[in-house]
Amino acid sequence: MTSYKSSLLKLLDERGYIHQVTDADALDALAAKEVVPGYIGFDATAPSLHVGNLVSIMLLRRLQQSGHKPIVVMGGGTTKIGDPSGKDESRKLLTHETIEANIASIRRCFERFLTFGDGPADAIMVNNDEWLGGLEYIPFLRDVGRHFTINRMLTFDSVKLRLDREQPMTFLEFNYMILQAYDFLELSRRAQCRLQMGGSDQWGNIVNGIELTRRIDGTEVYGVTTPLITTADGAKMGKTAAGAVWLNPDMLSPYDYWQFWRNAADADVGRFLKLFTDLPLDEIARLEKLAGADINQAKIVLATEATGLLHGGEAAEVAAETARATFAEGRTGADLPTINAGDGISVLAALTGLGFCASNGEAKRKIAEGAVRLDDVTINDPGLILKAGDEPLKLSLGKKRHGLLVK
RNA sequence: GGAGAGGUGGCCGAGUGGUUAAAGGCAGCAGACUGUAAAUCUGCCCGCGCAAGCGUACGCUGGUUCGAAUCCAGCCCUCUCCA
Repeated sequence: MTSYKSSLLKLLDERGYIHQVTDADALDALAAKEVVPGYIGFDATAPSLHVGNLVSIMLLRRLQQSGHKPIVVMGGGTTKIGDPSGKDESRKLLTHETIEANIASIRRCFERFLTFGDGPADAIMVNNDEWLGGLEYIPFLRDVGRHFTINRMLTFDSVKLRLDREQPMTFLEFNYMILQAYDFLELSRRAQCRLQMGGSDQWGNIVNGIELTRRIDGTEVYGVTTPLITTADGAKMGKTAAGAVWLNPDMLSPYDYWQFWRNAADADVGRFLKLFTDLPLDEIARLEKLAGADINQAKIVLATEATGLLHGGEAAEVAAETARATFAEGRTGADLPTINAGDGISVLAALTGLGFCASNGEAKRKIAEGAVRLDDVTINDPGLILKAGDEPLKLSLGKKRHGLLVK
């Protein structure tokens, strides 16, 4: 079962991306024979993707690494509806302008991971609003709607869970899966796309697309889903002190991104190295064996490699060096967040300004708890005014968060 | 259209006139212990203010009352059953 012939499925399998495959043998044979264009859809609900999307991005990267063609589908059209999967409540509807702005902002991120162009295995990006936006209701219902039975739609998790929990689901959202399925049909026509990938929560949508494409065009297309990536303690991956782990550097600095990976749990290191770095498997096997405190070495490699993929090797090195200086030597590094102290700034303003605390009240509580240090000396006066000298002052909250006050 | 149930802080969920900024749990933050890990124990956990205090908050709008998340009226939304 795990003896795939194609480099694509071999690669995906040995690095832990595969949860389910629709017709593994046929897809394996196809991928061994020719270039397979494959797509993954991305939501445009925010101006940046986050680590939760990273498995999908890496999946497209692997696709390209094994010689196939990645298609990034931005959900400009489907985002107008909102994916009901995993949600108890409907999303707010976004305007067309917001969605377009989000897509523009997300686009850059992919260029780090994929090579775009016109070649056979070059990545392309499309927006499903291109075809969904112009659909006409009656023709669409006649051509596509008749292939869906309500009976079946009600059995899909995305619908069933919502109904079971007695949460409302509007007709608008109910249609999401149909449009999602239609995407696959459209892409198979436009780009000879034969494969859709996605998270395990997309299984139902993917299968719908496969069936629709077969029924209408008689084309065989395939689907692969990834396991839901959770941290070792069972939480959905992607939260830090600062909130969501965004991929855009203006929403989360490379240094904080590096820290996110550095703080991975021991048990996650091997899996994350396989999924989120390009390191060869034998190297990963070696790192994974490190035990006790030595596993920290593996975490540093993970952080630097993963940061390098997203922000470039140079930014990753700076982040790594800053971390080394700050944590290993108790000094400071260039990449720490900074705040301008001007003629003097209150500790509270500095803590909130650096993003360490959400409010002055929280900053005060942290000071009262003895969690705030200035150049490694605990401070306990919330009214303190800080003035930076020629040397920046180091302001720390807890063990992990450090910032610099500059003049 | 009719009848019931319901809408509480990031989430879940108590609370049916005052001592309720609102129990408890989860998530989060910090302290101790460590290895920037996990587990565990402890503290914190709406905003502003040095503080006394003030301002907001229990679907919305009004009302009753010295006093409302709690009572009343209207409205909005959801669920269930019936038509």
